[in-house]
Amino acid sequence: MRWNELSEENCSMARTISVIGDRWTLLILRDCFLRVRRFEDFQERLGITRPILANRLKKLVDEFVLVKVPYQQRPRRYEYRLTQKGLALYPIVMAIVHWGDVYMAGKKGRPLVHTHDLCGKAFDPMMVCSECGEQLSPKQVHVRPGPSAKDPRHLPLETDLPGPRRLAKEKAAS
Amino acid sequence: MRWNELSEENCSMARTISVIGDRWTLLILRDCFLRVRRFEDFQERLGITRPILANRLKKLVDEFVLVKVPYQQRPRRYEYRLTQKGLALYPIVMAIVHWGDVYMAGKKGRPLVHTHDLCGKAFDPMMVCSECGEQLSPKQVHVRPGPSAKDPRHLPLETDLPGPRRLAKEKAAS
DNA sequence: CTCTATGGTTTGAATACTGAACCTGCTTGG
DNA sequence: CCAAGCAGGTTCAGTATTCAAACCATAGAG
Repeated sequence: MRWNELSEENCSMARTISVIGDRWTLLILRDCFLRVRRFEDFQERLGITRPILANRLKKLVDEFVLVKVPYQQRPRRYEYRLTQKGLALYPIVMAIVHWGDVYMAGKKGRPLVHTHDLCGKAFDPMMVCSECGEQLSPKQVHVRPGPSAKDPRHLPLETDLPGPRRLAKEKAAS
Repeated sequence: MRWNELSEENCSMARTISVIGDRWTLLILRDCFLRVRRFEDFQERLGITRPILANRLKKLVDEFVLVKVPYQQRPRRYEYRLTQKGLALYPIVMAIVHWGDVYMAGKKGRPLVHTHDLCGKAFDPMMVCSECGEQLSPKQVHVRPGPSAKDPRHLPLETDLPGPRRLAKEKAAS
């Protein structure tokens, strides 16, 4: 499967991955949330090569995750800013950072601590159910086909049904 | 920056990306949460080539995200299962799926709907503060160096301070 | 008229991925 | 006994991506 095919899969995860599912893009987004906005700054901070940076920024702009905003005329220069669609990636970024804090930090502890303005405390991000507010765990979530469901292979997060192969085997066995 | 250097950065996001920050790995993880466990099944469902699949599974096992469990002797065959560390990737997976549901779904709506066992309702995942339970937004989160902080370039998610370059400019201007 | 700043593009060499075929260990059927 | 099949890989040649370094374009400053 190639990148362009990925974006056409009827799976939200595959489609998201077609936009942000590459090493450099994720690092660029980290810096965007850090208020980095200019080509030269991304380049220096990330140690990314210039052609790749140009390519990834263009893709993100094409996908409406970033916008190019001119910040001066003559010579015309642009900076890259997160759109609403881009800002909505925040939970993904926070989830990635948090997993790294918990599972990839060295003995000395995490590189940084987050504090929440509303309560003033150091916190961890937590994923909860929008309806009841309880913390989500993979075993307590089931999935059913949505309005555009088609290919049953791509129903992710099914937790109680055996996978397709095991089903077939069990059928054969009985 | 190469993959191996990535994992040595003192940034939780970079370290996480060194483990899961590639297209195929993310798709493999999607299928893991779907209870897919065998080489042949991954290969067929994902349309990934066999050498790459073998390579990615090995990496995930080396990182303790998956374990190889024998499910039969003679011939010895293994399946791949999520470890605790792997299961903890659930919020990342859910955040990615949800963003795709909201921003990448076609006109016909999302491919699937999640229901939560505890409350029985269809829900969306929501990221909240572990301390006060309020929904997190990038503007309300600040960051300070943690126990192992070193390189100020990699403090992500700083929202009120201008980036390093703008700081330098303003200093020069004043 | 040259130097610097910013935001790129071009170019070969190195690296990674793809597709197809092949290998291993074992079971099953004839 | 031999052939075929299954599961889980590995090998190999060709193609696509990425890297590093250099170059280009626009414009202001000295």
